[in-house]
Amino acid sequence: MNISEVGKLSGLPPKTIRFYDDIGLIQPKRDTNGYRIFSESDLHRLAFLRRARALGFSVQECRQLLALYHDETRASSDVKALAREHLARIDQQLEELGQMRRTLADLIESCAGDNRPDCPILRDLAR
Amino acid sequence: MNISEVGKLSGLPPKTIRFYDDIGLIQPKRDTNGYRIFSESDLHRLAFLRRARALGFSVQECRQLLALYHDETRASSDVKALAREHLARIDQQLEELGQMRRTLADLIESCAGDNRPDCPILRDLAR
DNA sequence: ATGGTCCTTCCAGCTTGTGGAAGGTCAAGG
DNA sequence: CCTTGACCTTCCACAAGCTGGAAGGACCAT
Repeated sequence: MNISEVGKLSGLPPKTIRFYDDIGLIQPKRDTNGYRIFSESDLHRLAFLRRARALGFSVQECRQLLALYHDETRASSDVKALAREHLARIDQQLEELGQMRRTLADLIESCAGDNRPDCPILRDLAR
Repeated sequence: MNISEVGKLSGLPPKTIRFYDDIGLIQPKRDTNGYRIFSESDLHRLAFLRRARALGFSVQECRQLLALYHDETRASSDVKALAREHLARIDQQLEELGQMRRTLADLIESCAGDNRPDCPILRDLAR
């Protein structure tokens, strides 16, 4: 398979696939003309990557997940630990974002939003 | 005031303050020796920036907020509109992050996390 | 004079791609 | 056989928002 075909099948743009190749997440073979040739296994890895990235795992974590995936002697506890760390980070982000949201919503609530210059939002920022 | 002092007072590291200078968010005067000299007004802007950034406003939005802040003829509706757009973006992020969290938590839940290699998390990613 | 702590600029890197330019390759149609 | 268009390649630059480090002055106390 060529890059655009595997792109369609994996749901990743060719640019991203080349990038994943550059950083060693995949190692497709090369044709005599220099074109990348993708096997079913490469496609599989790319689809795996797309889903892991969609869950918010970092590229480094994806690397580890792929390694675990290909390690027949893995312990599921290792995978679970990785996922738990990631979940903790997501929870922290949710926390921070939620705090921002509350503050911001309060400020918006208190602002008249009319033609006058007086604004509690700016007043708070300049506090 | 020198950069380290204004750094302490504003809560921003000197590196960040230099960066804000580079991108034109502040324009401190210069001493004959080339050192930046910060006025009360510069400090004020920096503190404003720190709080706006803490609320998640982008640097570009901070620029607009500062412009509005210094514009005596502003309408509070302009500030409110800016804040509302930002709130919408935060809500979208919360939505996406929440979806990730649910999926990830389900997967973690379903994984035994023992010595065996069998793992629903990997199975889902490889689906 | 020396040492330690400031200050300056500039360059590089982080993360995860995206956009574009320059140039080689391939397949189809005239 | 030649041209055209759609591929493919590499490389460079940019995005946000800093952060770290190196090299070189400046200032202050001893």
